[in-house]
This record gives sequence, structure tokens and C-alpha cells, in this order.
Amino acid sequence: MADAPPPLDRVQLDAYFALIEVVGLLRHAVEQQLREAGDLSYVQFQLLARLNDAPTGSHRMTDLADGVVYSRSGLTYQAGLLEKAGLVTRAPSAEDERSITVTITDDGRARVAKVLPGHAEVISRMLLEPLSRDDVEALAGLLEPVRDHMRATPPRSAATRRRRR
Amino acid sequence: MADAPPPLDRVQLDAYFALIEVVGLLRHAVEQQLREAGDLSYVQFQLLARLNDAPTGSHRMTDLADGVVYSRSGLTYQAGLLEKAGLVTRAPSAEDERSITVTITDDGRARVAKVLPGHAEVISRMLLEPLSRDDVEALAGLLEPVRDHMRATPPRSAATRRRRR
DNA sequence: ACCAGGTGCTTCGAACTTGAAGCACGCCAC
DNA sequence: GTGGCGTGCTTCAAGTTCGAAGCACCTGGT
Repeated sequence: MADAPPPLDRVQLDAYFALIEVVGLLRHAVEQQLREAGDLSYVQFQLLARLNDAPTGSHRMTDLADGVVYSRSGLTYQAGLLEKAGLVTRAPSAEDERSITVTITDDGRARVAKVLPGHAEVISRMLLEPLSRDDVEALAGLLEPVRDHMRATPPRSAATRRRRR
Repeated sequence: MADAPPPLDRVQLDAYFALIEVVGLLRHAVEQQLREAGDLSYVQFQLLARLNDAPTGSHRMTDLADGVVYSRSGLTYQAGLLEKAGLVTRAPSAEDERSITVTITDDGRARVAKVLPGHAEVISRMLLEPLSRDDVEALAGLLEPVRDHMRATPPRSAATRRRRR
């Protein structure tokens, strides 16, 4: 054994626990709202929202999976459900025969529009309410570098295959 | 219908997305480390950690479920696994015939001790590294009120099955 | 003492998730 | 061009998750 790893101090633990707990509670609330308002799971909503924001209204499967931090096989399943529901379409990419391009349909956009207000309402009530405008700015300012760090550093999350050079 | 709910602005969305994304990535990394280091899922680790920190080394099922933001039935399942693995014991409470008291065993404490250093290492590398000491303090200071707010706010509709302490 | 409603936990079924294995295409050095 | 490896997606089996329903106990009002 080399040096014992430095244990975390009180403040670090506080920040970590608060982070996990806040997101856990928030996700629960959001999930419930999405289910009631538009019969969507959280992942499905995230996928539709991403497609809805994309200039072309479409993305590759892999990019979607990475974007929402999800397994590839899980994405295949969810994309299948969304397609069955008529909210997206799947088509092989012209440029790369291997890729599938997922595109949001008008029904998909409508569904997003339908649940969005309630979604915003939950975020406001649960997360934003106890924070001042400056607080929210500070929070975003703190977390964004962390996200970038995590995206850049790690050995590519749950992918069986990684490595590229 | 009353007023249309106010949509979220850029900064609010940034904070929200960063929050969700950071925790998603962090959880993935932590989960992998826990699995490799001690064959524990994240929930199982959270449960053991809570029991380990408790003065008595035990908690009621419901309190555990609330603490880690988990369904009751899910907790029954996980507690069963932990018991089978000899990391906790379950016994009916003396005071309340309905409750089950879950207690961590010596093996359970040993398991926590075994995975803890690696856990701390992941938190440090992924979450804490890009943050200054002041940043970490600020983060905790921002999130703790939010957590308390969320804990206090009733789940709007599911008010039936609630209350405690 | 009674009973009506609340609380604590488990069971059950159905849905979801994941990594590993598998297939097909793309890239590149030879 | 062609073999070999990397990449994109799907299939598969096993494990996990949740809500609803069910059972047992507890509490407060009468």
C-alpha cells in the first residue's frame, strides 16, 4: 500500500451528499410530472428535448446515448419505444451505413411542447425557488467546469469499448 | 387555465442541465468503482454507509428508503440482498411490531472500509478536482438549502402516504 | 372496547436497464 | 484490393426497479 488516500473533509462530503440528494429528489418529482403530463419517462423526455433543440431535429444513436449518459442497448430500447409511439423516426445514415439517424416527428415536438410548461414548473418550484438569481448563476458557474472536466477526463463511461487515438 | 407558466431562462437551464449531467456522470464512475472494489451497487453502498454512520448502526426500513430516495419495495429487495450477503441483519423492532430494524454487521463495516478509499478517490478526481476550496464551500452552501426545501415540500399529490418525525 | 383510517413492510407483475456477444460497415496500412 | 481492427447498432439473458395490492399493526375518537 502506498499512502492512504486523503479522506474527504466535512465540507467536501456535504457538497457531495447534497448534490446526490438534490438530484435524486428532483428526478423523482420530474419523473412523476412527465409521466402524468405526457406519459414519458425521464430518458424519453431528455431524448426528445435534445432532438427538438437540434438544428436538424436529428442525431445519431451514439451521440444521443453519450449526451444523456445512457447505455447503447438501453438507447436502442427507448428509441424503439419512441418510434412505436410515433414520436421519432429512425433511418440509416446516408454518410455512414452503420449509423442510425434518429429524427423527431411533429408529434414528438408536440409532445415536448405539451409537457414543457409543467416541467418548467417543477424545476422552478423544487430547485429554483430557494435560490436567488445570483445563486443560480453561481451554481451554473460552479457545475459547468465540473461537467467539462468529467467529460474530458474519464475513461469514457459505460462503454465496453473505449480508446481511440 | 391561469397564466402560462414562466419559461426558464438560459442561466436557469444551464444550472439545471449541468446539475443533472454532473450527477449522471459522477454516478456512473462511482458505480463502476464500487462494483470493482467491493461488488456493491450504489444503493447498497449508500445504505451501508448510512448504517455505518448511525450511532446505533441501525435504522428502520422506511427511514433508509427516505434517506436514499428509493422506493420501499426496492429497499425490501436490496435489504434482502445485503442480508443474504451477511452485511446487515434484519429484526423486528421491539417498540413497533410493524417496523423492521436493519443493522450493519462487522462484515458490513469491513466492506464499507474496503471500498471507501477508492470511493473518496473517485469523488476527488471527478468532482472536486476542478473546484477550489471556496468553490466546494459555495456549492455545499447553495445545495443544502435546496435539499432542505425539497425535503420540506410535499410531493403535491402523493400527500396521502407521507409524514414523519 | 371498538373500529376506521394511517403506517410499515412485503409480494407480485410488468417494465426497464445493462454488459456481453454478435453482426455489419468503415478505415487504413500493406 | 484485402485483411484486420475499430466503430455503430441490436439482440439476449439476467438482474433491477417501481407501483399497486395485500397483510399486519398502531392510533385516536367514541
